[in-house]
Amino acid sequence: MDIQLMEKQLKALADCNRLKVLSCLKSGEVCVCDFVDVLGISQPAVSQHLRKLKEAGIVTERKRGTWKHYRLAEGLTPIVQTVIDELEATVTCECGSAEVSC
Amino acid sequence: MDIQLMEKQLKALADCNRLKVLSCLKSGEVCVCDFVDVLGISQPAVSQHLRKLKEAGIVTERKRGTWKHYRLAEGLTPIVQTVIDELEATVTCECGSAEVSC
DNA sequence: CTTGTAAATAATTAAATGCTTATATATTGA
DNA sequence: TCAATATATAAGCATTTAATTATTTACAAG
Repeated sequence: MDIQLMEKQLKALADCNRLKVLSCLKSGEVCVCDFVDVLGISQPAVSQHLRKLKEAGIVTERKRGTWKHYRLAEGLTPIVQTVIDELEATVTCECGSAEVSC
Repeated sequence: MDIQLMEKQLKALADCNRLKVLSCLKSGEVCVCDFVDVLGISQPAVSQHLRKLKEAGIVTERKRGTWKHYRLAEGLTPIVQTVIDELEATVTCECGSAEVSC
């Protein structure tokens, strides 16, 4: 595996908020606006995190009217897949009572 | 797996020079001074990279006279182990002709 | 004890990162 | 067409990171 790509993916993974994003995505597609509530950061911040994940080939987007849904990409690399496997689904995504303890 | 530890390990992994270090360590123990040559950075910079890897539980050290040898830690987490498995041994460590193309 | 060598630590600096607010783009619906 | 909503982009700022040089610590040999 190319060391450059590896570094890029690892940098994309090495952030608590982005790990929470991936944790949410384990259960399926999630809308951008939902992440704003779960992570407790601004909408632009969420957007930037998602872009970083997208550029690393970890997530893909699907436009659905005004909304945009993100999901895990197909054919993830072993490294990314392992990280996702290790992530617990502790951060529930569609409610405000999520235990966001990062 | 704890998301905090996961983030810490991923941050430790998400650097090209540290990935090269791990690539070297695949073949066994390596002395600090060898890394200086391979990576082409200063000795203190190497020392700081190794400390970061050590604090993340990825490497251990062994004092051998004036020298210090580093090796991969025992019982690596699945994430770290996967990264190491994916690393090719392209960076040979004990010579100056290594293809360090990062 | 003194000298030389290996490694770690300290201090500094430049670049990268992650957040914010403000603005732009795009789509929906009256 | 116009207003409202969802998302992305731009600009600015504080923090973190990774490098450097200088210094300190630890050990080995004379």
